[in-house]
Amino acid sequence: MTDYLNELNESQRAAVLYNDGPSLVIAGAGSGKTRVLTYKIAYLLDNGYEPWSILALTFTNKAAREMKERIARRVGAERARYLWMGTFHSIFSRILRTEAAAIGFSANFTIYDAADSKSLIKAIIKEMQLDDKVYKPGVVQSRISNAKNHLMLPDAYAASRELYENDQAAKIPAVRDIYRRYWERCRQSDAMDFDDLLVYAYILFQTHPELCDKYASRFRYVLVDEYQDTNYAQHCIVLQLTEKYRHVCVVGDDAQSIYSFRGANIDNILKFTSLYKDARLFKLEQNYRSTQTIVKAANSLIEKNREQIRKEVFSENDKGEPITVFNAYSDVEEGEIVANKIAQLRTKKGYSYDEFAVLYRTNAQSRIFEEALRKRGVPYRIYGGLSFYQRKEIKDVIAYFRLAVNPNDEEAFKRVINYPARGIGNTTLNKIIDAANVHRVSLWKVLNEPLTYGVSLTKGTHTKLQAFRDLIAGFVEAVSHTGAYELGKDIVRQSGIINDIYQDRSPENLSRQENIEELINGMHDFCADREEEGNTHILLTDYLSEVSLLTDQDSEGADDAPKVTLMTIHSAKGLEFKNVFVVGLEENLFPSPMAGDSYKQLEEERRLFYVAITRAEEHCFLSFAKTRFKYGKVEFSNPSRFLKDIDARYLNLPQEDIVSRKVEEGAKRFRREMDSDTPRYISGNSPSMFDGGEIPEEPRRFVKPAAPRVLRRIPAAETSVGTSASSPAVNGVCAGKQIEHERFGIGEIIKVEGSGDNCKATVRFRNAGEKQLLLKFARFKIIE
DNA sequence: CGAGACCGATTTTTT
DNA sequence: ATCGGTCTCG
Repeated sequence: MTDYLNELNESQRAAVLYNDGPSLVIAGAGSGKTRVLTYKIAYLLDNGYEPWSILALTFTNKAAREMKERIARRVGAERARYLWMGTFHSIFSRILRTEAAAIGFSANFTIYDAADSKSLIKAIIKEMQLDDKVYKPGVVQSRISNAKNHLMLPDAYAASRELYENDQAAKIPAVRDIYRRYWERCRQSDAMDFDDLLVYAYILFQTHPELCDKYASRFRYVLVDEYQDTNYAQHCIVLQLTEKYRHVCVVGDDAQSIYSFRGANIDNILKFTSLYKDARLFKLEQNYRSTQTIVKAANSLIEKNREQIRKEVFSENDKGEPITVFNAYSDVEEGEIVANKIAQLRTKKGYSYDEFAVLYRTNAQSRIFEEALRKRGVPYRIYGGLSFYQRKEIKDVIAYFRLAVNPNDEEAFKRVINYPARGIGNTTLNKIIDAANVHRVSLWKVLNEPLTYGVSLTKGTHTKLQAFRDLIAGFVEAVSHTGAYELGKDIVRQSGIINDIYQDRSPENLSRQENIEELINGMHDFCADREEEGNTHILLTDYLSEVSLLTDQDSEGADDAPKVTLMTIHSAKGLEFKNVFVVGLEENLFPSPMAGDSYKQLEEERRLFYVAITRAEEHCFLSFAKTRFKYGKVEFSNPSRFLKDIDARYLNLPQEDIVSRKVEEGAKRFRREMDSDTPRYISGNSPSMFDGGEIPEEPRRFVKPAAPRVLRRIPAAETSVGTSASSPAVNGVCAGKQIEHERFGIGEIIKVEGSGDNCKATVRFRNAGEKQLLLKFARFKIIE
């Protein structure tokens, strides 16, 4: 039963076995942190804990999913399925929906993303007749966000002398008023932003001790991963849930704290043991991931930071090769060097493409590498950047969905009231907004009874508004009984979006259309997944509540062909690759100029660099370019100060004479490029997602960012939903059979239970773990 | 009210 | 360079 404990080293095992009280696990890079967490949960399950009594909070949805799969492999899918595992945001949004009434929200509240929140703040600044050059929406937003991360509500903000003086010094004393209005407006809209999900969770537990107790006793054990990246609010919530029963385990590495810009507070982890006096501390210091050279180089770098918990990360792996530093003349050359090196390592050492990653500080850097790799014919995959859900056409469609579920949603309302154009302009919209503000109600309420709220309209405008109202009212009515997928299709059609996009057949519109189709297909999958698991009646509400917290990292394809990974260092956290290229090591880029001279922020940049290097298992390469295209101009730059922070013993530095020769060569080439009539990346022969152009021959998969794709596209509706009789799969299903599922791939049936429509099969898939499928809905074929 | 032209600011990382 | 916002004219 507990043989798996032998797969752990001594400190890992100690961390897994200690469960009598609070514990803190400091896990150095590559020290098997995830392993400890999964084994610990498996151990708890084996020792009397029911799955639904364990809460595990992770940093990303993806991390949660993967951990769940790993646990499922040990304890079986049925049990793993009931674990509470997810990000703070997704877990507490779920709880908040259940308990919404207690804090004056409806269960269907909208979640505003960063763009919604910024746009609302901007609108408020305007309404208050403040100058948005002085009150920059982004700045105001981050002040508000900061306040929320510290659980400072509008009253507390207004009462805080320190904050007020701070705002005054920045010449923006009205922030507290904006904050108050913003707070109210979100409530009127039945909406929460990302930070609110935490704030309201805290408020809920604070103001309703009985509910706090309900969840504190339900979650008999709470585990938190990546604790170094939690903020004060998250920390307080963990405290609320665990201070009574004290079964809590937090895991993290202070050296990898890289999200302070988002309010993460490294003190949470540094001070954990003083908060929980009886907490046991475990340190995992043996790195199993990287070569000794890489570990030592990373250590020599992080030593330059002052604030940290002392630890001795070491490796018993091979010594490995020194870290090679490349010096490129231009950003383009940097791309070529990297692409060449990848191609070369692959042929000479037999690596596969998915054993390479290119990591950069900013998303903007990705284009160069895309081009270089494409030119070499190296397949790659970009993560991050514009996400699928941030695309205009997708946001438009989602805005309709949001209105259908919650018509009080102000941001969605403003977005679509005149899209597609229906002759309702700003004048009218402003009248509605003014009236709504005066009466402190939502825009939707005003729209329903304009006269009651004193909005005078011409006959024509009135008619148009009515039509819009009726359209939305129809969707609202349908929400409770029409399935998400069906309704989604209806909305796209009836709202006129499809027509609008059909109007002209420009390449941009074509791709928009594809994206919308993709979204609808994604909804189909969403519904199908749940139906296969035995849930029927999947409503738009269910879909939306999940989608608003998704990032496209979560919807990556079960795609197949090995590819080089391109991503920011931030999104590489928690991942590992045989070969890692950390690029753009230049002043004014990495460390980011935004860090300025602040030593705290510089330390965070250094930790970021540390994270980057420690992703590498076998080879790590660093590179910088002397010139770089920025804001449409060429800029000169110097190597990053961080290069000097690594002990030179572990580096393979570029030879100076080679450097100068390269500079000469590069300079010539560079001039040629600039003079030539065939611009390279200047006028966008780059088929990047930014110019949206049609690229005839290139496969589109290089162009499009991750979409919530389907492995095999379902022709449309009819395929599977509710066709139990005709499902070819039902006959001949029994344990031991191999099947091929449309999306999960190949797997073996472990057992079959139930009969008729309720007949379920448990299947262990090669790549997707164990799943339970409701045969009525499952789409697979038997392959012996 | 809507379409088109012009101007200006913007680029760190993301749940 | 690109996006978004604002202003103007029809």
